[in-house]
Formats: sequence, structure tokens, C-alpha cells
Amino acid sequence: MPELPEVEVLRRSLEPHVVGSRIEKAHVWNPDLRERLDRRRLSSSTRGRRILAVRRRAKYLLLELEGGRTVVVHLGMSGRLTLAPAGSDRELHEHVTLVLDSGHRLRFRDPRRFGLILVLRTANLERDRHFAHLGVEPLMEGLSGDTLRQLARGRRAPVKSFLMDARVIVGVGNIYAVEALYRAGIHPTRSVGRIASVRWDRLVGAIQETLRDAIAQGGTTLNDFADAAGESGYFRVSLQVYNRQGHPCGRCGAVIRRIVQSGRSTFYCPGCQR
DNA sequence: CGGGCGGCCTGGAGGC
DNA sequence: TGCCTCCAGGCCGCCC
Repeated sequence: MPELPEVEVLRRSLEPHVVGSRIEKAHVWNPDLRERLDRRRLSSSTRGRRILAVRRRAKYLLLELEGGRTVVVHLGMSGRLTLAPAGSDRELHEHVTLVLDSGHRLRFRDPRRFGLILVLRTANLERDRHFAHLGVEPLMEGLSGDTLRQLARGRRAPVKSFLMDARVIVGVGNIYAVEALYRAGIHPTRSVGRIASVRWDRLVGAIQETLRDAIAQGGTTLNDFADAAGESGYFRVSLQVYNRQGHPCGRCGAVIRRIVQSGRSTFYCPGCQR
């Protein structure tokens, strides 16, 4: 489900309601997520601890707790994290519930179980194997086209795959890679080593604009994305090419195409993207 | 080594 | 109605 904008929207919606709350208890209904959840570790490191901050790194949501621990949540493809009133019933595919002293429950629901919850020492976070290899944050202050151009040197991958490579740049998944390339007017199959400097600047600008617009509109809800309050995002109506094969391009009228790259759908306008 | 592919899961959509 | 295939917002490990 979620790329950077969705996780950021979730983070912002959660923050004002959980920071300062204490976690009374963690229920693990099903530990079999992408990686098996360590029940004891989750329980012992969350019980009675206050939530100090809600952060994000790449597509990971981070609940920073007292005692130097951080609960790491990844939504995979179909994960949701919602804040519900006390007493409400457990939902289908709700695998973990954090009971807060405010009376609310933080529910992790994930039908496909590609998601992940783990507990790390806050101080070791960046050295953990889930984080150590991660590349630049696309919304980082001062990110330039040149930074990406350097990383692309000597590589022959198609630009779309390059944008989705978390070792290079994080948070950009299938939807936003496709949309950013459309905005930048770059063909998704273009080899990344053969992109001119000026186009790198335009591409970075397009990525940042696309992500910021998506955040402002509450993210993209295709099927099941929702923020902590269960609200859908509305960036879907702003998608220019994603899932629009056969429709005319809004800019030039050419018919939008769908191709497959590395097993993932790519959509582009043959008129605007060269 | 870089890059592509299959596998991990469930469920929704569409064809017949 | 059912049964089949295909597809899905991520990520990792394996293979060439």
C-alpha cells in the first residue's frame, strides 16, 4: 500500500494523538508477519513506556519510546495502522494491538502480512540491517540532481528501477516513480547512465513536487490506504499516468501505455516522455 | 558487481 | 453461483 507520502500522512495523523501516551500493553494476535514478531521483546520493551515521538525513515514508521527503544512499523503492501476507541472489536487480520493509557488502541492490520513490526534500540537504529543500506531521503533539504547523477554513474538500469532502488533513494515506490517520471518528461526505460545533468535537476524537482502534492492530499488510496483516523487520501484523482493505460494524456492527448519493468507495471505517455 | 525475477500472502476484479 | 487467472502501493534472496 504505502509509499513515502502515505507513511508521512499516517505519521502526521498519529503524532498529535499518541505522543505523550503510555503503552499499557501489547497484544500480539499473530506474530507471523514478513519476519516473525518477537512477542516477549515487544511486550517487555513497550509495557509502561511513554511514546516520545513519531518519526519516519523511508517507508518505516518509528514510535520512539522512553527507555531508548523504538517500535518500527512497516506497512508492506496492505498494512494499516489506526487509532481506535477502547472496547472496539478486533478486526479481521488485526495482528497487533497496542493499548494506550489514553484509552485508545493502536491497531496494526495487514491482510497480506508483508508488513513488519520490530523493536530496536533507538541508538542503534541506523546500524540495523533494515536501515543500514538505505539511501537519501527525497525530501531532504538541499538534495540536488547532481547527488543522484553521481550515484547513477556507470549504471545501466532503467531510470524507473533506479528511482525504486532504496539503496539510492528511499520512499519512492511504483506509483510515485511513474508519476515523477511523467512530470519530468523522462521515458521510464531510459538508461540511468545516459541522463543529462539538467534533466537530473528536473527529475529531483519532479520527485519532490509529486511527493509533496501527494502528502498535501492525504496520500493515494487505491484500495485500502487510510491514515490513523481511517481517512482515505485523495491524490488518486491527481494521478496522471498510473493505472491510466488506454486513456489520453492530459497534456498532449497521446494514449497512455502500460509496460512491465522488473515485474512491475509502468505507465507513461509516449508523447511527453522521451 | 548490477540487474531481473520469483516468492512471500490475501483478496478483489474480471472472464467464462 | 463458482472457479479460474491475473493483478496489487514492498522487499529480500537468489541467480545470471
